[in-house]
Amino acid sequence: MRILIADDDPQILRALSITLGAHGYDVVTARDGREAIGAAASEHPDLIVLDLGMPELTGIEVIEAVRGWSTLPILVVSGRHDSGDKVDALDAGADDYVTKPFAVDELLARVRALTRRAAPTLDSPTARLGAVTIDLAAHLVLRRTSDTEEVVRLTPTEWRMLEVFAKNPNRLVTRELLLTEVWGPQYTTDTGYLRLYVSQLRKKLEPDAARPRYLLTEAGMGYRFSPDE
Amino acid sequence: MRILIADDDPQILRALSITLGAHGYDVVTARDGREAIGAAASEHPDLIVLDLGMPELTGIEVIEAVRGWSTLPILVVSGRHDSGDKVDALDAGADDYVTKPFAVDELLARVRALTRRAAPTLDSPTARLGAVTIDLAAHLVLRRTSDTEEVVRLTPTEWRMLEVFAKNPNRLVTRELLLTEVWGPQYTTDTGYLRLYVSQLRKKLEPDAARPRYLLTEAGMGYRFSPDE
DNA sequence: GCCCGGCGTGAGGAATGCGTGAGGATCGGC
DNA sequence: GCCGATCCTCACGCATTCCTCACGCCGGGC
Repeated sequence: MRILIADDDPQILRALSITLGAHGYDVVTARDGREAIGAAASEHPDLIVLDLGMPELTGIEVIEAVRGWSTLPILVVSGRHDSGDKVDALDAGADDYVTKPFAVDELLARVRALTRRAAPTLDSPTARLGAVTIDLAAHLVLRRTSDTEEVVRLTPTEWRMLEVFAKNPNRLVTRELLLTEVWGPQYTTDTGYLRLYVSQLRKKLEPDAARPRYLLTEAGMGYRFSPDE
Repeated sequence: MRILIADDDPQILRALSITLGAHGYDVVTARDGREAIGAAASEHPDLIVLDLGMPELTGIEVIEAVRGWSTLPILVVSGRHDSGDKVDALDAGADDYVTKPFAVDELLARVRALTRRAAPTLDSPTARLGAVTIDLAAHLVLRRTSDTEEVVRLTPTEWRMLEVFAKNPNRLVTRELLLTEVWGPQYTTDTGYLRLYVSQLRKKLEPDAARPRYLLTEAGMGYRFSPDE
């Protein structure tokens, strides 16, 4: 998830970059309006945090320029509290408007709300595993075989488990996390369930269940889910 | 464009209704949390303006209940300025959060921004299922038999159910979504209704009701509607 | 090479969920 | 108040899912 931060105040720019970066976002920055438009086009961000009071171009002009070719979410940050300014920015195409000074956790929550809302508009967030495609939102798993695409059916327990993996790609997923998320916090020692259901997931998702490529065992600790790219 | 306003203060409720009504919106109101959830399900609003401090249910509970089956935009209006409250509401699924007192023109601009963002909800006019054609807009289902086309008669409940399926092709349609859309949010555990009406829909739509091809069961979760292409 | 703990997988029974017929309750039109 | 259509309740047989148990495999320590 990549965020473009556009602000002419280097101090705010730095603070926001560090905060958003610490929360797992990939951060790109711009110092004036022209740079912001360029970065919005070339860096393919998933969201823009835009300061209104920048040199070169007004914030409204930046919004209108970006809206000329893109629908990506724009969160405006501004020192101006006047409701007229807010109306202008929102009607120009901004999705949200936060006034300075703002609480960082509120800004983060608004970023989450915007990315959540905008996500289905772009592409449904799918994970690819070779011939298998996972669409979490649609609860759909497809498997390409030679020339046809067939639906892979998962049981409720298999789904809950796959969801935990899909939300933690490329990271170690501990046995404890899996057990509490799928079976409940009182089952944290029943590792036999994990062996059973991981085995079934592999049969349905892996090209060769005996030699797993995407759902890997980390002996003694848990599992790691590594989708393509 | 229909808006549901949920607030326990009759004065605010009245003022908002008049303001939004004057700007061309169709307004529906609710005075407490339970009423809000019911109206969200039965009135099919395009947006909810939700006061957090209502009796019966907390605002967060209302948000979570609605998010259980719907993605319609929720704009929270609240007297609480604390950033923790904002984070909780946004993370529960709200799209925006405005603190009282607010400028009416700002609220209107935020309503426009949210409806603009949520707008791309185009539903497909027709679906094909082998010999059966479903025309949602015309409220018509046709079945080709050898040489003639006959109209398939559906009861109101069957039709409401088919609409939910037709609007979510190839996706898992949860039991909860079906029950709230067809019977109301207080019936979310009556899965017996689903079994009965799915059975009747299959008799009318499937070539062989005993071996369904288009209306598939996902045991423990819901159903999946897969029309041809 | 042998033991041993952790892991993978098959089989089968228990528990849960699903499909469907029949019949009674309810509602609206006349 | 009658009648048909629709909706709901109930019951039973079948299908799916979940869990238990058993056994075989693999790699590390000795």
